[in-house]
Amino acid sequence: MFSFLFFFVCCLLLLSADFSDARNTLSKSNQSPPFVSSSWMNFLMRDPVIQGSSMAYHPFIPHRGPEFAMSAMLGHQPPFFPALALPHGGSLSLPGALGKPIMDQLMGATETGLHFSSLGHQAAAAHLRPLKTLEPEEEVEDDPKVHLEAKELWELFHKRGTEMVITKSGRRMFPPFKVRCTGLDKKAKYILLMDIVAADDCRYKFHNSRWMVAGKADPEMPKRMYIHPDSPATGEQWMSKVVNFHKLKLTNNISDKHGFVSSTNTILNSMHKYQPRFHIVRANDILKLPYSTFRTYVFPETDFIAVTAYQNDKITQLKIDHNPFAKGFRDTGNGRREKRKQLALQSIRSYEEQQKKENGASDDSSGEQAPFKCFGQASSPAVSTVGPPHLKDFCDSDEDSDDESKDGQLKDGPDSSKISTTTEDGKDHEASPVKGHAFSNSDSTSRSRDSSARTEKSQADSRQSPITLISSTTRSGDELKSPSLEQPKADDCRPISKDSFIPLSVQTESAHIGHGHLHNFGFPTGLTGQQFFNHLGGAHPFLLHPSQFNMGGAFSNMAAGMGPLLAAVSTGGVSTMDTTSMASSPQSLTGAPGLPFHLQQHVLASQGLAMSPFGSLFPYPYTYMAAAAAASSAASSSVHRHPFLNAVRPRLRYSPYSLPMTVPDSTLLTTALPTMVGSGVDLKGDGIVPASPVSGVTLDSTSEVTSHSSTISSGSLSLSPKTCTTEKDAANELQSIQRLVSGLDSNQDRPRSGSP
DNA sequence: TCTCACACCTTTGAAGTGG
DNA sequence: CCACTTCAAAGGTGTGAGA
Repeated sequence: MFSFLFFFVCCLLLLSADFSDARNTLSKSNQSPPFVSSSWMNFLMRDPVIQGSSMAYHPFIPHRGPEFAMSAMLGHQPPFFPALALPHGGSLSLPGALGKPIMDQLMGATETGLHFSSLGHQAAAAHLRPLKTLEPEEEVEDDPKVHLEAKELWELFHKRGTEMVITKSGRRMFPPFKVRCTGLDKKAKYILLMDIVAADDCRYKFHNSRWMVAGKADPEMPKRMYIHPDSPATGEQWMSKVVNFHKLKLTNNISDKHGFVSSTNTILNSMHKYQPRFHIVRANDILKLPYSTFRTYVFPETDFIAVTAYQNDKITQLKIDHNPFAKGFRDTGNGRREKRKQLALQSIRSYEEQQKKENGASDDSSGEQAPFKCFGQASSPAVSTVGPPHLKDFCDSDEDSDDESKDGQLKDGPDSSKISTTTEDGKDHEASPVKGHAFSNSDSTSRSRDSSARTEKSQADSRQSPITLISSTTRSGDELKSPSLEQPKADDCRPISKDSFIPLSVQTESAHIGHGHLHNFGFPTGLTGQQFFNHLGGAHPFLLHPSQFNMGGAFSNMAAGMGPLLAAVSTGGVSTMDTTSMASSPQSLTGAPGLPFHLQQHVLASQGLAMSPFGSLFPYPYTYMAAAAAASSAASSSVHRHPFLNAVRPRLRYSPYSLPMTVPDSTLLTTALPTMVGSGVDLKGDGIVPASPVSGVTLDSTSEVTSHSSTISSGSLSLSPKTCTTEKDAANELQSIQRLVSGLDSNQDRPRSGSP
């Protein structure tokens, strides 16, 4: 009890400061705090204990929360709360759960009033369901498809080395992350987000013109979801334009002068590999994010290695050639680069002339052409004027659809043709893709259509169809098997990348699962972002985002309980460099052999599959398992040792927020997990599907697509928030979950098969 | 490997101008 | 009023020196 009090005192002290800072952030960004705060207050005030804390009145917790206090207290590296970058600036950090292990250590189980029983923080969080119930909305089935814009540029980028510069003040992504959405319900509102997660747990170095693994990854930086400023908007609006995330910045600076990161900044570790992810959430209010189903899309070609300074000249040149802001460095033009080159040319010429004089009559052409051979590729006016439509088109600096007209401007720019590819490979690939693609801005729609068509040819639109997705996912994975890491010249590695790069739609599609006999695999560091939101979706405002939890070994057990939280532990030894080996790794997805580590993870997580922190799949959100796991797991690094890890765990459901319920009426948790069941044929009866990969298929997109409230009534397991009202229900639910969790070790399938 | 100042560039929005 | 132009400030770039 004492520890409990001590803990909260510390929390209060720290939070009081953090909140003020958060407010500042919000005010600076003109974000209206009440907009979000009221909702989260509901969350927080739901419980008397929480209500009593400052948290209830300060929903906007910057980047550090109670965990920080706790870890600081215990002398550990501060973990961070997940944070949401709100539209138009500002940030919303969602206090994560303290985690059962921590709670167990510092707090009494249920005596906290938070019901942090052995069920762990998930249950407790579920208990903190919002007061405000969500009205089920009439929804039209949607089938979101996402097409990556500037695909060619991305692929080229990927081939050349995948370096992305990050700076202390924040650097924009280049190539810009832009997508075009289709298949949305025109009238429904959607929130589009993106985040960047660690692709593996390795640190890299650029050696001998290659990216090589240089060791284990540094502790994960606090991550945040970046909500597109236009969110929420109707499907029609989203589909009418290119969704551009150019405002997102990458930084390696944890805090600014005020101690907090800009709301648009995503913190990355230099020399680490990352994978951007795109999320579509059907919700008409940001407040409903926590209850909504996330559809996550991953474009393998968009992964990159964060650097503070370019290591690979190819990338530098690529960016100079295609980024309007770097125009001054282009070989053709009036920029410095040109001047430098001209100087160089002059010197060369003078040298040539000197040589001529010395050697007497030498061939005339040498004097003129030699320099160009060395420097000139791009600086040659001839080259520049003849170039094909420039990839620059892809990097219109701003508003996508809005400023698509600007693309033309860029395209027509004097240097538009300057594909001063400094490398042969660049020449070949830089121009051709564009040529073939050469779409006008006004034709953006058809552009994506064409692209889609192309893709469909080979993949039957798998990238966009949740059902066919599986194959696409696997395929992509296969292609990714050979990452560019050690092969700067990745052309060979991704021979069919252009057509095969399909967004990995990670919807709650059972197909994925069914396809991938997901068993044991290391949990990735960063790919848990989806999980993060799963928590949210589960209305578990106090769940920690895995990637934000960096603790020392002393907290090993805690870490284990926190699951994917530990970056160092997460991968379970999966080598990211050698994806091939990954495939064969015991931890890899057997069902998705070629799928890269991070993608495998991603697929699972985004699909709503519960991935345990220990690398196995669970029928319910991993957070549940985390609690149980924590109890049984002693070492943080024991991901492999964990019983769940080695056990082939059948997948039960695919909704991120679905919960295995032995008690049909359980409400509390299901409240938080509105989506689940949707289709629930399988779920209805048992509450959980017996996990066969195949059976999982039945769950499919339906449940997922229906997202939050729509499915509420469809399954006995998933109840409408409205129905969750009584404490008794909550208690029952908790108990059922507890029973479930406690029985997992002995009978993992029980939850699914064991239906009341 | 990182940070910083720098020059160069684009973008943005306010102010001015003319119809 | 509206559309257009001009202009300055803000901000996005890579570079290179220095730590």
